[in-house]
Amino acid sequence: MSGEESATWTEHAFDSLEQAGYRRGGARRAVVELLGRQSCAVTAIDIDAALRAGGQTVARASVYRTLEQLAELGLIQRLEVGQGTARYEPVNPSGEHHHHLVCDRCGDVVPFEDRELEKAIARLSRRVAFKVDDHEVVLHGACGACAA
Amino acid sequence: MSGEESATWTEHAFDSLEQAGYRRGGARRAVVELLGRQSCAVTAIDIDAALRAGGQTVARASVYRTLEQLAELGLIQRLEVGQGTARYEPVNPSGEHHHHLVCDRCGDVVPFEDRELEKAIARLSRRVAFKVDDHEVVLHGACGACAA
DNA sequence: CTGGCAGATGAGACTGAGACTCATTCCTGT
DNA sequence: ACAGGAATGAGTCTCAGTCTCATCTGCCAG
Repeated sequence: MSGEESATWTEHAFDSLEQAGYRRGGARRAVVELLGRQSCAVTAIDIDAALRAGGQTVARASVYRTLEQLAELGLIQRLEVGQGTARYEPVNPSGEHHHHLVCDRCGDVVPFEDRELEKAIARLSRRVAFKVDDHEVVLHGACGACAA
Repeated sequence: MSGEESATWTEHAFDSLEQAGYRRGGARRAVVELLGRQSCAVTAIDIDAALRAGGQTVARASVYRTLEQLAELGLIQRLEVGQGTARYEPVNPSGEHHHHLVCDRCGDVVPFEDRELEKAIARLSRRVAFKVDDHEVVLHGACGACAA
């Protein structure tokens, strides 16, 4: 199931890029395909390293350029969880999304979902003097292993 | 009223530092006093610049060291709002705290409070397999001026 | 099919936040 | 007042992320 979803996101991303007028090129394709295989947030460095490990060398500039374009089209979300480096993750076209628990000791990042939280944020977003189009929630603490 | 609260935080911070075994020194005092005068999140660079502008030159290393110690004691919260640089703000001893709206166009950062959101997070924190001791919510979008 | 151009890419230099080092200075308890 | 250790400053170093520019390539016109 999750494999199917990833494939869908990848195709959806290629479609959106094409509609936005972008040409096809090896570097962007490699980055998009790699992102499609991720289930949670990865850093630009992770992407660069993974591609390199897989034998495809993509210039860092191309990785960042692609991430910027994908974020612009709303295909990925950029987030910072307090470790100094930005992370990116595919945005599910269905609208379903999650947030993150971060272990401040080992640096582990774990996703979670909560409907009640989403509702509270949605209601709040309507009330403020801001046109809110995205949000990010990060819970800091100690993961099971580190807290023990 | 808010002036009183700031003074309280500053004193509280000095007390906590002393109890934690830290000695008194000019650099740390300058940083704590400056933080006590802030109402919302500032960057380490802001602090350095403000102190420099005020005639007190404090080495960047001292600024970062102090921020780290204060964060360790729970006197300030470190947060990242998606601009690549960390921000810090005093934690009100009363427990009252706020989150942030960030304008992705002009970079403006505005605080907000919401009891319902806090409750949702508190409930959620009890349910997850993590010892949650802090949280951060960032709403991204366009501020009134930029959205117009 | 082919030439040419606009967009895509790669390699490397550059920037800036933040971490690290270590010699010097300054508290603090005795 | 003094010794020992913590605090500080100045500078260096690292590394994520940005920028530049020369080269390459997908894509369309002819």
